[in-house]
Amino acid sequence: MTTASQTSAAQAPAASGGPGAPKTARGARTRARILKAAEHTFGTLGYHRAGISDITRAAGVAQGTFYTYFAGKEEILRELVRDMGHQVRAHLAAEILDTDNRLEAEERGLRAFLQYLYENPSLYRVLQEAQFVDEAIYRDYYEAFGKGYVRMLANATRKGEIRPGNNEVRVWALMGMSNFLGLRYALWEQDVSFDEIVETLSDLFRNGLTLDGKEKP
Amino acid sequence: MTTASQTSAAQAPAASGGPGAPKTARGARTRARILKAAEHTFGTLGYHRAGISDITRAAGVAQGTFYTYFAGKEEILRELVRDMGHQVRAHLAAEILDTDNRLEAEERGLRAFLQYLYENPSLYRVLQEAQFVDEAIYRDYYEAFGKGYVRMLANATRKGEIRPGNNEVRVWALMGMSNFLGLRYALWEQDVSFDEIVETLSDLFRNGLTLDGKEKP
DNA sequence: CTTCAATATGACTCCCGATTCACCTTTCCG
DNA sequence: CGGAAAGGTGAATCGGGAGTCATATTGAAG
Repeated sequence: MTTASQTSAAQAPAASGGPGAPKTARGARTRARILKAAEHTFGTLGYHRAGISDITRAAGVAQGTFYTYFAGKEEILRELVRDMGHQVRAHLAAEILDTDNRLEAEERGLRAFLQYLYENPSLYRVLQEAQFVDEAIYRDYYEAFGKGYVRMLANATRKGEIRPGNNEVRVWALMGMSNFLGLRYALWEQDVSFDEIVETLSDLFRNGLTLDGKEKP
Repeated sequence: MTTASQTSAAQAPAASGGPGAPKTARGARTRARILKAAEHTFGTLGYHRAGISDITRAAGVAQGTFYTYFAGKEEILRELVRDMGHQVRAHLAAEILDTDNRLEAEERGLRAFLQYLYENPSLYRVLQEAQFVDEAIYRDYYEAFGKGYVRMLANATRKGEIRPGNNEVRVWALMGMSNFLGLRYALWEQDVSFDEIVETLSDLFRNGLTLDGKEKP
């Protein structure tokens, strides 16, 4: 029999589900199916309109099965935000790996984000709606994202690629830009090419917005 | 009885309530009290957690009174978004009236927005949450806001105050910045002064982000 | 001082959906 | 094979909250 040696992990680590982490391959598969279905269902109907029954139907399991893997509706949302956040960050990090200056990284990062949002529209909805269900998880997401971003800007500052300045404030401004541009041009209407958007922002980064008052380094 | 009933109220004039606009001064006062109470209640508990009973209790009226002035919960949210949107826009417009160039207008506008959000935290929550209840009203808000903003940038371009470029894209980027900066520094934690935030953004507008690659007009 | 439309009341109804549970089915390992 | 743990089922429960309604109060016009 499965000895008690491994059951010591029963104290609900943040990363795994509440009731019981799957112990077989089948269980893991089912749990993953439910999570995927929740992503789609929340992304389409929104958190509140979506019922557990919608999720389980989409996953092709019975209602009760849901509670084998998740403590409840809020719990699966938290799990989802963690998962999705992890994915975007990994994706964007990979996209800007081989860039040799900050400007290029910003350009590629923005384009990759727009593209990712276009291909995974659920991300926006799940994340933004999570804010009103469990604010902490939302803050965690952006603080984690921001922390890495600030580090990159600090490196760029050290290398003399960008002007010295308050990088934390800059990062929140940059995240806000991406967010809104994504909502408007990747989710709502694709009436302006991503190239044009990136070019517009790139110009802002290189030259600012104003014509006069240029200051030489 | 009045002709307006349940289903036909769907296309009611945007400005007035569904069931029946108040016909006496007392009615107008009560309606206003309920609207104010809803702003506070939604702002504090959030749209979904807030019950009609929470709103009416805060307004000091009975549950049923709510339905004398509003067709339902969604309806009052819509009304609220319109009202609040109108207010912010009016407030910000007033704040940047006597500026003599775009940079100054951006600085003052950003500072005023941060201050307004700090003093009216409900605005953020009501507006952002409305997105998931009735997306159209949310889009309307930002498209109205954006339209005016684009017009101002177009004027500034004509006057040679800012670089030519895609002003619509810029506007969405700018609105996104303000939004995130407001969330982080006006609502979450006031650990950076509004002055420093404005100064950081002003520097971005004047000089861009990068050190090299400056381009003379 | 009447009268009536507008306004206000709050107990009640009614539905929806999250969660539970008693009972099957599958898998796995000695 | 046997049987026990893990996985799966779906009808039933149960609470909460939006919306209704019969009734009472207000106040202004006549």
